[in-house]
Amino acid sequence: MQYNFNEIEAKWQKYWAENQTFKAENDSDKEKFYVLDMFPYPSGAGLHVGHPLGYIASDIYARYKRHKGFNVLHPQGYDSFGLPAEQYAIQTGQHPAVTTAANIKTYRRQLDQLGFSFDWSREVRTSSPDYYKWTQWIFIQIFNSWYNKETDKAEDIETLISKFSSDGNANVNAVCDDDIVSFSADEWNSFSDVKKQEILLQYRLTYLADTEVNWCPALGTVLANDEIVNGVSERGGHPVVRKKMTQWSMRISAYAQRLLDGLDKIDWPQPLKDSQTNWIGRSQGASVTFPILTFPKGEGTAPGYMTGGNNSHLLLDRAKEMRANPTAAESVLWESIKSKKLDYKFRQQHLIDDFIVDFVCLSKKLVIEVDGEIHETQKEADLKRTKVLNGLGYKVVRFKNEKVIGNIDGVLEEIKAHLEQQNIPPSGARGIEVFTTRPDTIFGVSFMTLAPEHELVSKITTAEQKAEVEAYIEATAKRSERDRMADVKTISGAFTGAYAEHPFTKEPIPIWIGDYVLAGYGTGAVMSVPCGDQRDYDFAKHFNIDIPNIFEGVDISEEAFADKDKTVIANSDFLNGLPYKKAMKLAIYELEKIGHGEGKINYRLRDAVFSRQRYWGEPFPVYYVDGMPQMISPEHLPIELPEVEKYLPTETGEPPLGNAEVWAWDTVANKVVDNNEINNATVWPLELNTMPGWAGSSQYFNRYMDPHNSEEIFSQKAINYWQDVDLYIGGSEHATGHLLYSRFWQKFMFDKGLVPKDEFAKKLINQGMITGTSAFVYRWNQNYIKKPIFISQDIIQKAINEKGFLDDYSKNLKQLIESLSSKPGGRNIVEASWKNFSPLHADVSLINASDELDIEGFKKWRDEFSDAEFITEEDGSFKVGREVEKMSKSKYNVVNPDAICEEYGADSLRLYEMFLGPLEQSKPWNTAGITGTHSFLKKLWRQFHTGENVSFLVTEDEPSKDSWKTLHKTIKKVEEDIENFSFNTSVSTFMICINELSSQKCVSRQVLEPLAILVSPYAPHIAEELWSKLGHAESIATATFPKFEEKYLVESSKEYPISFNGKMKFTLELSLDLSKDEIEAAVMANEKTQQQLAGRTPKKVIVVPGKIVNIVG
RNA sequence: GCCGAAGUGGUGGAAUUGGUAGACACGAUGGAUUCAAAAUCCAUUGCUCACAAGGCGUGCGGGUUCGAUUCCCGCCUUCGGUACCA
Repeated sequence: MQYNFNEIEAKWQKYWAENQTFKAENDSDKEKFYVLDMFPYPSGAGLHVGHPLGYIASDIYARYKRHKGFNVLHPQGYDSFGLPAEQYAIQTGQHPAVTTAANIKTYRRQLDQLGFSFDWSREVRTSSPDYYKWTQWIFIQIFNSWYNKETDKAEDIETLISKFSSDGNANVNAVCDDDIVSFSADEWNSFSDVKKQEILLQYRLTYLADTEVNWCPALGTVLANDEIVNGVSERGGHPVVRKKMTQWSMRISAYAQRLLDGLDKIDWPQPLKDSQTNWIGRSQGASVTFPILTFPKGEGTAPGYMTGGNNSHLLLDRAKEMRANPTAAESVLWESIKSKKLDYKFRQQHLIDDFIVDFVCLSKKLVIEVDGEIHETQKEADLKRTKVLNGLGYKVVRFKNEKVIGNIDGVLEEIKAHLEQQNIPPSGARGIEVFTTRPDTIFGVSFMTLAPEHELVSKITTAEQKAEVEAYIEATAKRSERDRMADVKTISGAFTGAYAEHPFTKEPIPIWIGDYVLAGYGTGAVMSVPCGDQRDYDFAKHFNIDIPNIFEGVDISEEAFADKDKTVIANSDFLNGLPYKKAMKLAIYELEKIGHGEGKINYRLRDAVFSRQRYWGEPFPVYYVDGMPQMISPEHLPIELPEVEKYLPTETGEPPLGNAEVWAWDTVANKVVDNNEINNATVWPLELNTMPGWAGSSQYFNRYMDPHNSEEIFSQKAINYWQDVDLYIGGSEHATGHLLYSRFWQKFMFDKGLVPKDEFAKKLINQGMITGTSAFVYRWNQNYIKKPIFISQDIIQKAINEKGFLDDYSKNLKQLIESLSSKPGGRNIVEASWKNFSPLHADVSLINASDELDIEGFKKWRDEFSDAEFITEEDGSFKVGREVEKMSKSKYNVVNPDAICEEYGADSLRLYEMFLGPLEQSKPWNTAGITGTHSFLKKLWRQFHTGENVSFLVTEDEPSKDSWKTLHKTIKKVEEDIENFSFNTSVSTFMICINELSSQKCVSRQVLEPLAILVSPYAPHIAEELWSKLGHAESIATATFPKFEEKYLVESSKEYPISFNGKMKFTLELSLDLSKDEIEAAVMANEKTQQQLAGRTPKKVIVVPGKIVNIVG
């Protein structure tokens, strides 16, 4: 009987599907094991041989675990929202759902044909409403949560609201926005509903914020950094501008430390952990405030007391006028405040931003307004004004004229109370806040550098420096991030003309701007210590800024000194003589004492923008009432993606959902209704953005546990049984995207008590990439024969190697050239050099295992070469050149698994993909090698078919000692290999095993039956077929994995390698019972030893029993 | 620049704790079988040398060791990631 793989594979794939062989039960006494693949995006191109690599590995592991008696969960699904489908929809008008469904069909067929043991009954698709219902649900949970630093976890927003209404926000320790204004319980309770919502949004774990995006007006869309080349869009080359946009953000920064800590308890590849660690970017240091000494416009040089906005010069005269003509009430209050009854300095009719406030205590950021009769119109203006002032960090208190005049003492008492409540660092006035990891070098600061985009720049720049600074800002804005990154050597910057004050020495420090400081990191400003930081050093050298040396015994005339370990501080007042760590601690202590700074841990990790201006993504369950976002109640989910005419942004620049006509929320009927019904009373507009690609993939692994549950995202019973993923396999390109966001969501779910584990995957493996082996044919660059000439690569190579002439290496070519009447260029033209050839990609399907081209096939494939001349080798073959490149359509090196399954079968392909090399490494694909694993399977088949006319034959005879040994050696190795994910070596082991069994002519059931189980995870179809031929009615899937027994491997003797000075010369078989001395004696007595020694006496003989003998001397 | 991974025959790769370098497979060469081809089987196959003996060999240069692909120091190359990160 022949090994008819096509028939066998189809038969068992059908059997598995019909019998639901791999369906996992949520109810089982067996121990659970969860093996997961990163689910694919179903692209239109289908699978190529690189895609299934990880799936094959995980499938082997899943099948192995079933043999080991585990209840295995091994699901698969589709990450089916995404850009390619949307772009295709824009081009063709086809609904993304339609093309996605078609692509999924292809994927499913291709996956099925590879014989994976997926439990398809649990399939999920992120674009299906049944699924994204729960993505929307999680979003609502996140919205309704805040991060309490006290308990170090996410809590329901209700607990925050109750804190606010009982104590205000002064004692709330939360992860929140930077510009929080403090309020009391009373104030909270008196706030309007909108105001409350506004404040809560500053605390929620997902919130609306204005985020800068790369906006391309021509395309009407937001672009990712890598879609921009040289400041214009990659597609079409349109200009791109930075634009603020209101978008949803996820407060992942709240979890920065826990995401970092969690890495210690998961078994993930170190490089992946490293990149997450770098991404989170924790650095420990101090935040330091440098007061600004001088402002360009204003009253003299009072340090930092000028709080006016950019229109100050216009308003100052008005302020002076008002000061000169106070109202009666203002007069009374001013006299009392001036007489210092309050211990705090107040200013009168003072400029803050573009407002003139009646009184202000700058150090406490308290504004006091004295009002007369208030008109309604004034009320609204005042509200606005208060909002702006609050935004700047001021608290505004209002008193009526009558009250001030009638009860000045009461008013003063109230003001006093407010002053005490205000918790502002004493420096109060504006300063530049910097973050530094080297507070120990604070006495080495000789200038400060702000990012050109820093908001203070326009405010502090002096008139003289204005032109220069503006020119510099404009120049840097033009440079793309890539330009700035690539060009590290050019040092540029500009002096603002302003000075800051050193917190300890009180010396003035010049403030510069420079593009080596990034607006997005830390505070966008640095204290520059040129002696200790190379970039600061280079900057200082370039602009001739002082470089004070604050290190003991270090020469800084050539470069900065950044070695923390060898640091001893000098010229630094109280830090003198201290090493780095001690100086750092003391510096922070002193800074805190004078209120100029504090120890701080800074993270690079930014909150994640969660809005996309796209169509093909999850809609938000959000509508807007008076501009404030409202969640739709979970029982009305899912909010399904609406139909649109076009998938492009609207003419007004709104996201594609702006084209939807039925996209409003009716709060009475609780359904999506026509936009015409919007009445801003019961029907409101819905959110137009959709969620990003990572939304659907951040919890899918948990949904697989209970995928059809329509009541809950998953039942507690299911999650408590499956717990977490035991083995997760996928590409390393997801290191900082999917894998970081998923961990964040999992920790959130953990905080909410929804999942039992705060890390979702115990072990993770990155499979390597499979690269393509491109094939090249070489066209001869000549123009005196009127048709293209291709020359076999071996001829060219040989001629070049021997520095000869081409026609000497091919009779055909010689004839061809001689047939020409004239030979312009003479002999030169046939001189061999690669320069004379153009390599052209040939489709790899036209190449055989010996790198020979199917010439006729090539002519058919490339019409324009149908009359081309092919100069072949003597034997008529035409050799191509080969090179490893990325697998890509344009390089014609993509290999489709369909054709391979057809020709060699899925089992051969599975084995071959594993055989290529270690799972984690990237490796080139070369179809030629598959004949190796294919002929192994044929040999395996033959081992079971040694009867008459190659019929099935297995006997009940006792196997030979050698066969037992072969079997158990294989069991041991295969088991170890699978546990270590070293699948390539176990394929070799199978080959060795079958080579041995065939020479032993072993046909014994006691050996062949366990062998079938061993092979089954790798080549499941052939294993099932052999298993059934062995007489089993049940699938092999859950057959018990054979048990390794040491006794079959016990040896009595060993072939010792005998080395002389470490070099092996010959081997000698000796009994393993011999002692060290006996071995030495036996070796020394051997004639070959004496021959090697040639009379010399060895200095030393090393004997390692069971291993080696080494003779020295 | 920094971080990470990797350099072994013509090719993919093996060598699990420092102990016989090149398992297994592809390719190549020669042979058997066949009318022929496919398929299958056998032999050879790191380099060097006419053969043998020998010598050289795991990116390069050192070191530790009886013994190094494996450990240490210094470099080079390729690939992947990235952030001028204060």
